[in-house]
Amino acid sequence: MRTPDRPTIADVAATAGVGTGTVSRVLNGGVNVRESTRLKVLEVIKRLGYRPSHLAAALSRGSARTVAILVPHLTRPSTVARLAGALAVLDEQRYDTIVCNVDTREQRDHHLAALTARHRADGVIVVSIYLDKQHLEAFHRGAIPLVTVDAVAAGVPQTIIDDMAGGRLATAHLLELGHRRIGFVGDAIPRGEPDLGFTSSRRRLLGYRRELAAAGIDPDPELVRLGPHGPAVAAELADQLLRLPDPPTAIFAASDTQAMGVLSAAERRGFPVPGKLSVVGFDDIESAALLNLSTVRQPLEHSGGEGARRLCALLHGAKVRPIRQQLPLRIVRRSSSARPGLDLPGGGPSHLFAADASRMPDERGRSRSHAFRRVSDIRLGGQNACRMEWVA
Amino acid sequence: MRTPDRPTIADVAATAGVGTGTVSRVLNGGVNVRESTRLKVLEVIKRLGYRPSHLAAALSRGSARTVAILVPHLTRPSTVARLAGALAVLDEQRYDTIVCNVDTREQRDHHLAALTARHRADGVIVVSIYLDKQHLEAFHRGAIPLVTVDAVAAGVPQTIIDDMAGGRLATAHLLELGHRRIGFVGDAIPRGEPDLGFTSSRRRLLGYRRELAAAGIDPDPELVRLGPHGPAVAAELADQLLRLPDPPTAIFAASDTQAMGVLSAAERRGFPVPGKLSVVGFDDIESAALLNLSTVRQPLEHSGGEGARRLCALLHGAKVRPIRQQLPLRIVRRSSSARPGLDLPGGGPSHLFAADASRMPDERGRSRSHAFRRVSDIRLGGQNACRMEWVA
DNA sequence: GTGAAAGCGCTAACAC
DNA sequence: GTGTTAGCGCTTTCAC
Repeated sequence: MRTPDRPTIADVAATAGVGTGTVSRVLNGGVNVRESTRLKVLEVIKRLGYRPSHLAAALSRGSARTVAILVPHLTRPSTVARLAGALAVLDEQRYDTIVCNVDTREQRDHHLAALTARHRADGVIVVSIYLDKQHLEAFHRGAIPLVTVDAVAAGVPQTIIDDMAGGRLATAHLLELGHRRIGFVGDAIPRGEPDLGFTSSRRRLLGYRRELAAAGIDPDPELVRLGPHGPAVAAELADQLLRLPDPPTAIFAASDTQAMGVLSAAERRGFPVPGKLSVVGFDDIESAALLNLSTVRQPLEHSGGEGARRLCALLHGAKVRPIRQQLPLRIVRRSSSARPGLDLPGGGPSHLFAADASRMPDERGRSRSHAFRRVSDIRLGGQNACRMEWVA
Repeated sequence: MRTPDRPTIADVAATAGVGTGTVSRVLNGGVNVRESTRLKVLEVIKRLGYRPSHLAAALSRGSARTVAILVPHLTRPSTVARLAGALAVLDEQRYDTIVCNVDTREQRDHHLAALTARHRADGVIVVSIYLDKQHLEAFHRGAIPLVTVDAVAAGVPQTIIDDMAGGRLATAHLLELGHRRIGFVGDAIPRGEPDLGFTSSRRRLLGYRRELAAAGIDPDPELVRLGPHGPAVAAELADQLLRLPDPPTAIFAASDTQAMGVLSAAERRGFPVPGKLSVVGFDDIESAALLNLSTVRQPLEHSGGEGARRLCALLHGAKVRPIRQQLPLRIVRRSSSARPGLDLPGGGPSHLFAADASRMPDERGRSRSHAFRRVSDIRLGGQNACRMEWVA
């Protein structure tokens, strides 16, 4: 056994000359306790530096109010937006959240096994990760409350978008502008390095094809380029497209991150955007607004929040309806897409960063309109600075 | 009491016809258990769908192997990089991590109170948040293992950078290029909305001033503009600078995010970068490489990892040295900064995205050089696509 | 090797 | 109002 170090509730009770039940009552709400007793107990707690054990309380109470959230590639802007949305809700609902970041299949399986084999969390949120039969079966057997976000899973409450429709949306937007040769840059699983089961890029590609077909355009396999996710790879893929004898006049990228790579390639190859090349992304991450990237917006933060909310409902014993919650998509038209053949002599100014910055979203998607006023020349670090007051 | 629902170790023991101790041994390592017994117990566990309670085990064992990490503004790229770094280490050390995101002082104090008032986590990592005497005292009283990352705190193991030196580095870089009128865009606390105690922008400003002074340049208060963190505000502040009768030829932004706002403003005002305006940021987030932003690189992910490592050491009962761990800084020269007066007739191509994309970092800062090879025209979604194989 | 039993630190009935 | 006590579900001696 360990050395008895930290004071326990019994120590407090003894010192205060009361029973442990009373101390417990003081700790939780303090109802049915005489004020003088309460004060005395509180005083002893402070004096002894007593800190109740969450572990013991949770065990005794029968619930830890802890959930786990499994996210892939934490550093991706879309992932972190979803995570933030979930955390906000869970925080408000007073749940602690264990975050499991996953970059490989091994990590995924490791965390999934840990979460299902033992009772670690009251419930689990799985984000953008494909769960196979085995995984689902494990959750089912353990009767572990589970929801997914951005991932379909049979019988599991899920918050998703229609990626196929999104692909059509983006493509339709470009078709509408008059483009006929439209390229696609998206994800492919690197050889021998199977991914986490992301399927969104593939479904967006499907939408792209459907929409082209609907417009009576013959699909040109040359115009579809797939590679591992990331801006650098996307740039290379786009570069391949731009080097084609008959390059596309527009490129639809499966994510904003990849669209940024496409923009990069366009700049390098001397394809002014949108003059000579239109670009459309997907997600509407914060940088998209900054770069004036036309894109298909999906409610990222909201999706995380909804997943969390639905898990909470599940934990309350409520039925969650509908099982498959589909969030809306919409095209956001910015200046990276325009009619083809707009190429101005001299190239014209790049569209990048060209919009009214005062309408860009700042922290957490809140869009602000700004007004600044010089308040004073304040002293900062021993010297003067011009301090601007921000007025909402 | 609750209804006895989930099977317990006692159920398993009874069903298997063994004692609970044996089941426990099977669960943990399985030493000193006859193979036949082990197998039988395992079989019963599976049959009953028994899942050991982490809570009970942790309580009995005396440790939950759980740490908490407090981060501000989770969605900021620099924050998420630090978090990812910490999670990677904690994961490897087999700690579960409770993530607390904090956007306001109230949230900060709420989480800090929760973490110190009760024994929830074995240790705490505080990232980029200023802890005042009260906070520190609470940790001290509770003898709660604590480390900070990107935040100074008396007597607490901390992993930091020298922001002042970083400010000098950026400024020196611009001075070296020949700039004399250098603007600064950084953070100021919005009125009546005190922040989380970020101090880095202020210290970078200090470095900027020191370096200017060392170069014998009179500080011009007009050239220093402060406002709430974010690209939109930074764009507005930069715009104010560019509208000055005698605008700066270079701007140092206190973060890459703000530098992106500065780039945006430059584009709008028709200040080609770096022809008419040089821009230097701070952090070297992923987008910085993509945008060819010159910047002061700090090891973000590594800082989180180091914080985690040091907390683990603390939890092992080891002494952590040095208390103040300072990580290196270096200037990264990209094409957003150049000699002043390089403005080409016609504006010239924007520097943005102009670099060799194949040297951009992809996932998690790994820098890759690329080689693609067309592998095959594979079938995807019922149609052909050109699949590229990526060769390292 | 294995079972019995004593905790781990708390909550919640229950009696007074 | 308050003290007592029986668990919560596990780990870990300690005999056998």
